[in-house]
Amino acid sequence: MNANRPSANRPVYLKLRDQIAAAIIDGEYAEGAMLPSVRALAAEQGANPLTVAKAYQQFQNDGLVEVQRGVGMYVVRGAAERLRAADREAFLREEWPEIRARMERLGLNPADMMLAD
Amino acid sequence: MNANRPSANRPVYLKLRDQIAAAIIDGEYAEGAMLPSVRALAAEQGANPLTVAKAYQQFQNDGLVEVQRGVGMYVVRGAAERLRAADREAFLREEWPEIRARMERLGLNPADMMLAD
DNA sequence: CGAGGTGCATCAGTGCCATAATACAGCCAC
DNA sequence: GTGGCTGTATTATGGCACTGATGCACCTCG
Repeated sequence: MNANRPSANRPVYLKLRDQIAAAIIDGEYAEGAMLPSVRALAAEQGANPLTVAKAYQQFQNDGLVEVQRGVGMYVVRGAAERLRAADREAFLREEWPEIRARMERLGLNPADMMLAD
Repeated sequence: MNANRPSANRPVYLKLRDQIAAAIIDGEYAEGAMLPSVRALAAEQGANPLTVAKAYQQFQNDGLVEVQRGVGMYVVRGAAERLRAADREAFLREEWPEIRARMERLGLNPADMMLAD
């Protein structure tokens, strides 16, 4: 039955990207600290170094990490808060409307569910 | 910036499937009524008849629609409620935990947001 | 300088998705 | 029966995203 799983079968590089973003927001990858090397993270996650690099890519484009070629990638100051703010804005604008519509269709109430567990 | 859009770039046949499921749940495709033919819906949606057929496929497997070969496909009795129940269960089990975790990470509160707009 | 770590570019392979063109099988109204 | 509508099967093709392997450029440290 069923099948509505937008989050399932997600490309690896996107999963990694989300995971890294979460780690930055949570301070697990502290500001100023060096991110795991592409090879290291690849080995740890059982992925390809290129896939990890692809996951890192966008953080570079957005200026959230600083690349020191031949050395490593470092989390810039303010990255966590900037990332959280951007993600929150994007979530509210692009995901939440659909999620809320879907819940209403299914007869669910977000307010109740926060209290549920 | 950003990129967390699991729902973006979704295969057409899955979009159609979701759209059809929503129509059934909402009663837009009433129980006992005939679904649009694969060719008709394909033309309307600007898709390929095969792609539409692929979208219809799972509803047949799940016994939510009855196929009368040479005639058309009909929504079976109780399909809406069964579909809603299955989707709800799947949503709560597979999607909601991630969504809630994500919202908490972003500092959002579902309960507040239902009242917001 | 040399070894070992970094990120990065290039090429190739793979699989899923979507489309297309037919053709077939079943049902109905006329 | 005929024409026109249904769903379905077959085959082929193109595109695209993801993944993989290799090699290169760069930096640090001893």
